[in-house]
Amino acid sequence: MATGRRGPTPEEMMAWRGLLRTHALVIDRLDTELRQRHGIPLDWYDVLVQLHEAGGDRTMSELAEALLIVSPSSCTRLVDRLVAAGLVRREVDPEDARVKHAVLTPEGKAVLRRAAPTHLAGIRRWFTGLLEPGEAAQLSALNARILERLDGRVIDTSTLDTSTLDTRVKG
Amino acid sequence: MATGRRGPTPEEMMAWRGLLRTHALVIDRLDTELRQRHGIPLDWYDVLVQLHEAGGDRTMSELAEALLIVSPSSCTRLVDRLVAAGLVRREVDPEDARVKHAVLTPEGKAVLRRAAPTHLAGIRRWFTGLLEPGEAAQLSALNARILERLDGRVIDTSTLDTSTLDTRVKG
DNA sequence: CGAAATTATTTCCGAATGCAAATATCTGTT
DNA sequence: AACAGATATTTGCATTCGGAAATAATTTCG
Repeated sequence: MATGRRGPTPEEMMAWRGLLRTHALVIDRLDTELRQRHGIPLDWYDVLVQLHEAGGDRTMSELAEALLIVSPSSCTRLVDRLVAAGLVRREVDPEDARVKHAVLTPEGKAVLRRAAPTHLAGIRRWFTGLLEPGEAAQLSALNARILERLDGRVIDTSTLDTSTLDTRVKG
Repeated sequence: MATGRRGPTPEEMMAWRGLLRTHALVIDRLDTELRQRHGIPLDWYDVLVQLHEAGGDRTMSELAEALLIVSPSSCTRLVDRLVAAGLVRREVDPEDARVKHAVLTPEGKAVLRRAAPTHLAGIRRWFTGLLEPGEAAQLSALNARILERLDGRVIDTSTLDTSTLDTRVKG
């Protein structure tokens, strides 16, 4: 039986590697820029933005979800650092004391207000500004299609073709 | 004086956020799959591929560059783990003893051979396969344009507009 | 030639990660 | 009301990370 072509074509491979490289380079530029000019890493900026977009207040769960942070513990400790720096404060939810909120402080708002122009200009300078007019919309559409279709799918261990399984590499 | 529009348009912003989200989700899927089915993380796979593509042998510097790993120390330790697992061995360059090579072992080759179908199918399943025919090429072209133009540019601290500079946030 | 500068890699150290266990709180059942 | 789950978050631990100093080997130049 012919197993059929499963691997990506060269164009697909290039699309994948391009995504990896673009992501790595742009993230690095944006992070460096924020650190140099405002003394905060991109992580922190993301927290400030997410809180700001939610009116300055989010639960830890909401925040972790919005930040693409997989593990809750990373989120806890990331917020710890912002709290230590005075940019965020914690509050216990009045309805449900299990829930903790991260709340923007005035300092946090001020830092965000100052850093935002740098970051937004950076996105243009290092990313979308390098495209021709209209191409950003194209790119956005392509990503949107992927994300939409990706959401449904889950890794299905039951479908595992055992013939491709092999001994796990022992640490 | 009008400072002019510097921030990204909504489409540009969506393109950026789309890239972030796509990257995060796809990487996570691919990594999980490789771990589950072959007991190796995506990091390791990348090393194996890069060595394979260079005929099984690369210097540490070349490898770090190819892997998009910024810090040399990470590369050293990543290779340490592969060596410990028997997938790679180190060799001193005969011409210049400062230079160390990472070389694929037969085990390394075998693991790569077994894991590759999983990974390549994964790229299709979770990324390019979610696009319509021809769109992967489009995406690839867009990324290529960005990368090409990004390469020249460097963060220029001299151009720093000091009016936007402010007190760094003290840790 | 031999000291000084340069290059490739590794080691040290403090910070950040994810997972699993611990903690605290809430909900439903009786 | 009390107890057996659920749920939200934090902590403990072992691993991984980046940057700076250390190490090792080569090149440059007086």
